[in-house]
Amino acid sequence: MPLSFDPIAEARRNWEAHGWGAADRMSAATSITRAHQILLQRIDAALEPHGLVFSRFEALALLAFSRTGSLPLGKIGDRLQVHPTSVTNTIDRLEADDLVVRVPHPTDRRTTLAQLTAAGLAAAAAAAASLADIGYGLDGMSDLEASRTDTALVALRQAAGDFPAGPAGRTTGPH
Amino acid sequence: MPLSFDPIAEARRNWEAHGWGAADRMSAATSITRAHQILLQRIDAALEPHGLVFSRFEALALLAFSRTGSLPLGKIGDRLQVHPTSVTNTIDRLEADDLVVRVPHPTDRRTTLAQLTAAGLAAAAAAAASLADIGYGLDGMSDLEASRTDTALVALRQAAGDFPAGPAGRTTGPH
DNA sequence: CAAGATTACTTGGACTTCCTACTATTTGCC
DNA sequence: GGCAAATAGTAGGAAGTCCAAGTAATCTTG
Repeated sequence: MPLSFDPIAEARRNWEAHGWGAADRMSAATSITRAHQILLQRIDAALEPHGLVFSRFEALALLAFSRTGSLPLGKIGDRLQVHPTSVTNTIDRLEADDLVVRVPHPTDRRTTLAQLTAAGLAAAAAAAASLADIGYGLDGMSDLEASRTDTALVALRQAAGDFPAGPAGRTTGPH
Repeated sequence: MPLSFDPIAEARRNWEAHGWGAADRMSAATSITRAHQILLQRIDAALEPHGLVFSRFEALALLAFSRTGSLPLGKIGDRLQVHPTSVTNTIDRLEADDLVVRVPHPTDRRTTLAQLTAAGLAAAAAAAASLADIGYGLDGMSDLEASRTDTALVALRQAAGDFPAGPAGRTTGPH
């Protein structure tokens, strides 16, 4: 049974009425949490026919963009900003589906590379098309709203230490 | 080891270079996902001294705002937009910490009420103060950015069916 | 060049969330 | 009244995430 009112707006009213403070920020934080939940649900539904979930798709995409179709597991974790154990889990599943294979690093025997297979590359491209079809789950938001949100969140991510505060728009990627 | 560049901006470049489409929306969706992760980490860290996590705090807050300090479990799930089994789990933990107690509904024997205890009310208020202190994890964002994000996400939540498309700003809460 | 620190990855466990299925109760309708 | 359908909550199980700890390899430094 869906609600007949916006629960977050209602929470904000209560916050103010009880003098709990920072009601606007509470509202924004809660909205982001809920938005994430909606997005994940929509995205995973779109990826389900491909046998993927978002985290596995992200790993495949990263590999597809790399020069050799392979990356050390640690680098995948850095880029995706997830814990090393999550990478192990993600690659385990992709490997079980023959979308990647683990291969030893040629010179550093500590390091394991995840190497994209032909099936993995095909799955990544097909899944990306499905995600583009659903607008990455952002249905309901205009292009302007999406872009404003994106821009506003750059400040948050930067403050969290995701990347240094280089001159705007001039941060260079990996060479 | 932090990255020296914005991984999402880098992903967008790759998306465009590979013709994968909807790069702007991919960027926005990924930013929201990452923002959620940052927020949850900061918020849970602030709640840790209170023995709470965000989901448990949300349930306490809801009870604190209710007239009687008690609500049916199902209503809590509706408001927080989480699965009934998650509510069971959340209330289990709160009850184990003596922050709420389960009491039978006076007239409907199917229904169980979660009733806030004195300790639960105190914990909710103290935790809310801690969260206000850290600006609900939004450090790095200006008030304007936070409010813009909030506004933009209303459209997404509404399109997802969280609440009906009433006249803007005039949706009424529970009476 | 050897001992200690660092780095890379994995294992095991805790926690949260959801899904499916189940019991108990209430409601709707012939 | 009485039976089917809907509603409320819980149990069991799968998946994902993280943390702590452990193994193996490499780097650093005296």
